[in-house]
Amino acid sequence: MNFSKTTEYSLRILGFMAIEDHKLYSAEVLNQNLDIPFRYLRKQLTRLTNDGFLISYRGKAGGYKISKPLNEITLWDIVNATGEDSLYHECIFGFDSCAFGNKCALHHKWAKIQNSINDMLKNTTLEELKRTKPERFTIQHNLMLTKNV
Amino acid sequence: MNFSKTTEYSLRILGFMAIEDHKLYSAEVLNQNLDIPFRYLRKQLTRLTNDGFLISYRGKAGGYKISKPLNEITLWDIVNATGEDSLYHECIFGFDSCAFGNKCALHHKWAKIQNSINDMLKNTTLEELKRTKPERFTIQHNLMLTKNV
DNA sequence: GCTAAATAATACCTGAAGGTGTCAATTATA
DNA sequence: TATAATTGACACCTTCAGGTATTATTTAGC
Ligand code: SF4
Ligand code: SF4
Repeated sequence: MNFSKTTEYSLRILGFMAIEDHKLYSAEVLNQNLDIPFRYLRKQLTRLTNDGFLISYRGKAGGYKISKPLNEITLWDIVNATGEDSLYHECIFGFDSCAFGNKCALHHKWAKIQNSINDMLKNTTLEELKRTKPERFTIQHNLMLTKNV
Repeated sequence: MNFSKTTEYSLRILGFMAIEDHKLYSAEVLNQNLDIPFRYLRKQLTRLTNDGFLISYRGKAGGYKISKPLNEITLWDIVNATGEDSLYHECIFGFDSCAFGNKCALHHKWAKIQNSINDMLKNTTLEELKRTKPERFTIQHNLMLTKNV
């Protein structure tokens, strides 16, 4: 009943970058601000790049930035790109296909919830997040003793 | 964004047994009707027994039956008993504590969904499922070549 | 051109959820 | 009281999402 960690990370990364979009962020800087293990963050950044959400710049002074207008990126896009496996099972019991001739009482209740989630994901863009101008993410961090690579 | 398999199994087991409650079901019969690996089913049955949803009868002609009136068992009870870890993260980004001074745009949207799920789980009992009288579960099964133990 | 700072690629490790295997304990019925 | 059918206990195996480690490639700036 949660998004996968990877999905949460993706939302977190893009959500953070959206607040000051057009800026170039290195993995190092993102790591200082978001709470994601460095190498896993790196992995997700290249995935998000391959999936078209980010443009990456290699070499010294390189980094990542958001690739398109914020109002063209919905949460739905982000969540689905993660490979979140079909988001939810149609059947609340987890049956592959319905076990009843005619739908049971839970079916429509569950479908209603699925729809409300879908709607919210499809109708929310990063632009909306930015518009509320939350005063940027603030993560408490432990001392960095090792150099990140 | 799905219930864990174990949660789905629990709903499935109790949902099935609710349709003709008071009946005594052996693990064998449940295995023939629900699509859950036999030994894992067994494990869950004893857990559901320990958690108070079922009463078990050992020995020949033994089995399980639902332990209390259907209207006293909510989906919420079942889902929570599974150990589904706190059902969902308050923050859609998966932060442990809020990363913003004042709530971001996504917060209330996500909270609204959480509430609708909670409400539906808390207000739905097995009795309601039974009342719609779905014409019992029908699972296609492969030949059983080995004896279940 | 050299070097340092960045990303890319690729392979490996780990913990926990889901699933198995074996044997012990209980009980109806013949 | 012997047997077979059932559940209980407990240890083990498997799979894969999440996380690491290492080395290669790119590029700004001296
Ligand atoms: S009607 Fe009930 S059993 Fe059938 S798919 Fe819907 S939730 Fe599952
Ligand atoms: S306001 Fe935004 S960042 Fe803060 S807890 Fe809610 S969803 Fe998370």
